[in-house]
Amino acid sequence: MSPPDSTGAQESGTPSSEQRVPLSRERVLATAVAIADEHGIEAVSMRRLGHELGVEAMSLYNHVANKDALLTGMVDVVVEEMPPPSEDPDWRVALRTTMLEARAVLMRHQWAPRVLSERSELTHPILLRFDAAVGTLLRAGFTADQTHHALHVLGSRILGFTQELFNDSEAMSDDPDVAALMIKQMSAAYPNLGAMIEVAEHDGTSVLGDGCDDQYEFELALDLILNGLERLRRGELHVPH
Amino acid sequence: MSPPDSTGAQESGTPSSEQRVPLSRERVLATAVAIADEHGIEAVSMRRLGHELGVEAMSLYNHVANKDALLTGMVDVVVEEMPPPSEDPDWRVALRTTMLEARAVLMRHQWAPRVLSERSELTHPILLRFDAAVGTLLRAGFTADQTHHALHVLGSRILGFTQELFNDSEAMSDDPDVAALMIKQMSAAYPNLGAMIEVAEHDGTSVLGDGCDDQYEFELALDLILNGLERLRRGELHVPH
DNA sequence: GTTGTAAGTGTACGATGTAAGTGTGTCAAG
DNA sequence: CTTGACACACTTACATCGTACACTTACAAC
Repeated sequence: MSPPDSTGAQESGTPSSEQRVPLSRERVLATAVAIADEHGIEAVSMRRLGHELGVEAMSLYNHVANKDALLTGMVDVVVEEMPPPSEDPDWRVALRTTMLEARAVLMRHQWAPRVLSERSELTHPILLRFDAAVGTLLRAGFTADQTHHALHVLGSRILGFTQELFNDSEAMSDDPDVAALMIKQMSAAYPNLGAMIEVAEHDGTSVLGDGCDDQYEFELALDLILNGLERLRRGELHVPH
Repeated sequence: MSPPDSTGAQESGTPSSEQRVPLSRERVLATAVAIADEHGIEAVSMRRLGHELGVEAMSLYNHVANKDALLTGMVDVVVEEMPPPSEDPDWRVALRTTMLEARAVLMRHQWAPRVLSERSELTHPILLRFDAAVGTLLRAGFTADQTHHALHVLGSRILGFTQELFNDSEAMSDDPDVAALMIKQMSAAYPNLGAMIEVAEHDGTSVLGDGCDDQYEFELALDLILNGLERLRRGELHVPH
């Protein structure tokens, strides 16, 4: 029989049949990721995470060293969701698909890029992905030096994201009149930005609001860089000055 | 005469001649920047900032709305330290020097990139710099669309930084024997990374430790991208698939 | 049984941002 | 000079956070 007391609250129903799932590092991390996905990374506090697991906050410390370890663990969970790196013989295709697949995963965890970029922890799953990219480049004929440079140019794209300095521009109104006024004001203060936006709005390729197809921008930038790297490999890269 | 009481502690000497400099938004921001420069951004708390100014924490709220506003204000201080954007007739030279000058300023405030990338606030000084870059591109013959793409490709480089996913690798030991062992272990777990590092270490172009010339990497990546954009402008950009 | 260990609980502390209310100095209007 | 208003600094207080520390409990090995 189940003991009458001390069986704490569970996070959701079926209190009798489900005996009380023991805590584990995996369950802690998975729940933390779920909270972050649903309510944002700032909602992930030890107390709340414990509550969600039907457990006191301090119990979590039996499974993660501290909050920092929790966060890097969460990132690892995300990185390990990514499909294994492509082994396409064409190095550009291989890197391209790998990064786009990584990106697709990151899109499901919008807190992840921020957390990832705040701590450069270089955990095992992350190093595995870097190793794969390096292998692809070396096999393609890049020298060790060029490969190193390539890593710098690709940057965080290797893990599927770019830090957008102007991403969530929800500033744009839905009302077209209000939007037009905003563009007017923008043009007054920043004539060049205004010019760019006006043309884009006119063409339907909106730059503000929900416009600005991030996926396309990511791919275009990626291709531009991959092409540049190919020219670097061939020794064709000429720089001004 | 100076009143005997209620003249609180000053942050440093000359208590009689210096009457008590009144607080101001500028002084608050400047002191906050100084603390961050010296002790890191996490040392900037309202209490500590107040203490540094010889004032209680709550007094700061008469000059900044809240901590978030303080941080964006600090970023603006840094951005306004940057020299005005270059107006070189060659668009590549113009963008290149502007970004390198921006980078030089950011190097003096290593907390700034992180803070900048955490909040995409688009304040006035930031928009000014974007406007200048857009102007350079439009004048060079880029279409509005291409200019928009260029902004995405350049990303945070426009403000002088790239988020390094593997920047402060202080992991490398000074002891060459220990370093060699580390590389051995690295090679075992990550053969491709190991191969790249071994060659680089052998050539003297260290990738770990204090090696990895960030300035050179920044410039190379910048030039690669600028060249790619030039090809985009000329319609020469071919992408695989 | 005893005992050792792993894991959950409870309490408590220091740090943080900041809401709300209380002086107090300066200065213009009377 | 008095008076009132206002800007600005001070004080107190609170909620929330991570987590140190001491404790209880459950269970397996002997």
